[in-house]
Formats: sequence, structure tokens, C-alpha cells
Amino acid sequence: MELNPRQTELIEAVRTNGPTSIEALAERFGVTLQTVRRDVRHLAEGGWLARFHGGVRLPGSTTENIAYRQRQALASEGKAVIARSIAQRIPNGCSLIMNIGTTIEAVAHELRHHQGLRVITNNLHIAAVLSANRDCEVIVAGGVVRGTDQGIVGEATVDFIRQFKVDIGLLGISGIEADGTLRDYDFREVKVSRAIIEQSREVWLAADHTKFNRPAMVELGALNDVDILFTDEPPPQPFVDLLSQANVECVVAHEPHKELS
Amino acid sequence: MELNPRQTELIEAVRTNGPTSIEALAERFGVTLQTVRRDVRHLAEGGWLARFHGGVRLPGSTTENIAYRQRQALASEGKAVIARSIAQRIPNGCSLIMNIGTTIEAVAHELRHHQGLRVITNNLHIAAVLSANRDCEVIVAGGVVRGTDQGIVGEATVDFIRQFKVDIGLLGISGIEADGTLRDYDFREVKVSRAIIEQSREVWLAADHTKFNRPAMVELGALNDVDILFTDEPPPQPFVDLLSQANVECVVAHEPHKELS
DNA sequence: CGCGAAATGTTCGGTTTTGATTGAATAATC
DNA sequence: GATTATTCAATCAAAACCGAACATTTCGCG
Repeated sequence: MELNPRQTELIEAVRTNGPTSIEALAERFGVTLQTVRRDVRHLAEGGWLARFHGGVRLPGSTTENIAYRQRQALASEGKAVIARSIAQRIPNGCSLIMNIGTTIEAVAHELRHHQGLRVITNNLHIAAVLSANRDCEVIVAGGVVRGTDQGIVGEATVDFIRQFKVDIGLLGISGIEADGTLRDYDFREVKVSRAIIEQSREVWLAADHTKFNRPAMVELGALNDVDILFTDEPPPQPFVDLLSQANVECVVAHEPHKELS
Repeated sequence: MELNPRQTELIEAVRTNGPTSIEALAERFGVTLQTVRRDVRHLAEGGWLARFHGGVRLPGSTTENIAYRQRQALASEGKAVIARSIAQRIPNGCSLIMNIGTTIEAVAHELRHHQGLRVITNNLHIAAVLSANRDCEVIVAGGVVRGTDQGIVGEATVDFIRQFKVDIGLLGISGIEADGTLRDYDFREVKVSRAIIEQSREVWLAADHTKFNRPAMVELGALNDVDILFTDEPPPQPFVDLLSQANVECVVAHEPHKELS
């Protein structure tokens, strides 16, 4: 089974953007529909893709984990920028813990070509992405898998994470309130995040601008726990002071210049 | 294998710029297409590059993380039959441990509509598939993620599994030798499998016909440890006696009637 | 300068890939 | 359920690409 670059890219395109129409792919690659069909048929026979009338999707995934991927793609504009900015500051060869959250997942994608990383995570997607990097040791935390986002939570997870001590803890979060508390929705996830903070020498927080002033139920910690905050727009007022009081470095990520979609 | 400077540079060029056409390389080095082809053929034979119609790319860039899916698709004819037969015998509401292996993954697919299951696994794919089933509690074992197949192995995994005791342990395996020993390739995986046997009240083994008499390095256990063996063809002679001696029930799964490919 | 070996260029027939057309199959609509 | 609109697959022709054979150049060496 030989694959030419277009076919490789085709798989990649479906992997990242989800189900696509034949027509869109033909335009994307500048070839005719017939050619795309041939590729798609070929790939489907090899089990790389599954086709439906009018398009292709990843094999085995009908509608179940699509809701998740969709959400991931939706807000990816700003998240990718934050992710790149975080990945740039992660040195090769260091140890990380990465928690649940689409922003942190975006970071994982950016880390695919880093070298010598040791990553502990409670996010199945991150584990899957990074385990493809031969030069990266991935340790997944044990525990109960949450159906909504394939996150791993629970007591067992906390215990598992307590076994380690890493250079950098990378946290995504649901909301930062105006009093400087970090919050999330699921208390089981919060317990894990707290454990991550304890076991990390440095804590980096990823939070796009929508997270400021966004309320969430469970208190996770405070800005004091954080060393660096990565975001995509300058934070609004109450937070600028809070950040400097808590001695948090704030990195506002910028688009390199132009992005081709 | 001798490499002249141009060939060295050629590899370098592909390394930095990714897949390239023969034509572009010819222009890049100011030589004819035929010369580039000669170089490329030479380099491809030496494993430095992989070529495709019209150009070259780095080797393995395509097949690495795809090899797994291919393997999964390749032998899926018989595996699906075994998987269905296993899934039929799994009652709703029971607890399971499922290990690494494409056959066991196929079982997971068949379990998507079972109810009230509690599944512990060291296979990320299974975790992903079953976590989509809202009526199934999935617990993933912690540990090091193996890059080749997203299996979780290592000491931590063994410790994690020892915490549980389940109704049924579902094992896939690499080979069954003529002396009745069960074998696999990776000793870390074997340790996990052994732990699974210990923590299960009943052990079900899935092994298609290719596994009989197939040698593998590490001994995992013996047929005595197994309660039921699921396969797709009647086992050859040495095994029929071995199975009855070990008091193993043997289920030969049959195609329902017809399968549309 | 002449020789031979290795590397490179040229030509040509065969193969692979791509694009276009058409009739069949499939989904959507009423 | 019948009709319409897409989509699919088979076929063939054109183009691009490949490899082999042979001609040419380059280079080392006496």
C-alpha cells in the first residue's frame, strides 16, 4: 500500500478538520473529483478513512466523538496562538504534566516535534497525540474516563499523579473570577488539577480571553499558585493588578502575522 | 553505501523542506532528472528516503502512526467474527478487564451498546471507544504509553490493575505454542496481562487461527489459566487435546451467514 | 597527451497517474 | 412511492513519470 503526499495530506486534513466533502478536498488539492475519489477509495480500502455518500470521515467514528472535535475546532482561532506561544517556551528534555482542556490539547499538537519530553497527562487525546512522537515518553494517569471529553478523573488519578514531580505543570481552566480565584465545573477534575499544581515546580496557566470573569462552580486555586499566564488578549482591568500582586508573568500571544486557513 | 556530497545535500534538503518533486531537486542541484532519479533510487534502497511517484519524502513519515490502523484493518475479517461471539456472551452489568490487542479492540466496538458495564483497560483505543457509551464506566490504567499501539504498560500499570477484581478478564495474545504456553513479545505487556489473569474471576482468551503455533518471546502463562478460548477456526491437533486437558471451553465463532465487505 | 572508469546527459518505450465522459447507483424531495 | 439531483464507478485518452540503454563528459593516473 503506497501513499503519495496528497493522500497523506488528505488523511491529515480529515484528522484535523473532521469529515469533509469530496468537493472540498478536490478544491483543497487542486485536482478533479475523480482523483479525490480514487484516493479516497484507496484509503478507505486500506482502512485509513471511512467514506460516506459525498465525503469522508475518520474510520470508526460515527457521531460519538464528533461533538467533542467540533467544539475543539470551533474556538481554535485563539487557542492555536496561545498553544504556539506556550510550546515555544517549553525547552526540549523537560518534564510536564498536562491536564484536561482543549487549549492544552492544542499545546500537545505543537509539541509533536519537541525532543526528549516526558509528559504525564490525564487527557486521552493528549496521550494519543504525543505517543506518536517517538522522542517523547508519555505517561497517562489512571482513573475513570469521563465520557464527555475523554478526560481522566477521580481519586485514583490524584493518587497516580502524586507519584511524580515535574518541571512544568500546564493547566487549562474554565474561568478566572474577578477576585483572582481559578474555577472549574467538575470537582473531580479540580482535585486532579490541584494535585498537578502541588507536583509541579512551575505552573503555567493557559486561558484565552473568554475565561476572564467567567464564573464556574468549583474553586481550584488562586493566581498565587500560577507562575505564568498565557492568553490571547490583554486581560481586562481587575486582572492586571491581580496578576502583578500575585507575581504572575503574563504572556499575551500574538499571531505571527498571517494565517492561511 | 557511498554518498557523494550532492546526495548528502539531497537528504538534507528533504529533511528541512519535506517532500519534494524530482524536478525541483534537479533544478536545485543543476542536474538532469535522470541523475536525481539515480540518486533517489540509491538513497531509497539504502533506506534514507522514501520515494513516491514524482518525488521523495522522508521514510516512515506516512506509515508510522498509520501502521497500526493498517494492521487493525488487515486481519479484521476473522477478528470481527470472534469479537461478536465474545460480545454476545458478555452479560450486561458485569465488570471486565480488557488488554492490548486488535482483537480485543474489536470486542470493544461490539460492546458499544451493552449496558451497565464497568471496564478497566490498558488500551487507549478501547478507552476512547467505550467512553462514548454513556452507560459504561471506563477506567483506564495508568502507566507509560507505548508509541506503536497506544498500549499502556509498565510497573505502574500492574500496580493499578491490582486494585481491582473483576468478573471477566479479556485477553488478546500474540501466540500459543504447541506446549500450551501463551506468549507475547513485550515483557512489560506480559506483566500486565499476568496481573489481569490474577485479578479476574474468569479468563477469556481471544486468539484467531493465526495465533496457533506462532512463536513469541515472552511466556505469559498457560492454557490452565484460561477458562474460555474464542477463535475463528477449529484449532489444529496438538491443541484440541491440550484444551481438553486444561479444561478450557473452546468457542469457534462462525460468520452469521454473509458479510458485505 | 591518452586511457579507462565513473558520473552525467539524452533518448525512447513502458508504466502510472490524472482528467473527461457517461451510465448506474444512491440520497433527497415531494 | 415516484421523481429529481448528486454522487459514484468504469472506461478511455492524455499527460507525467520512470527505468534502461546508450552517448557524452569529467576526472584520475601514468
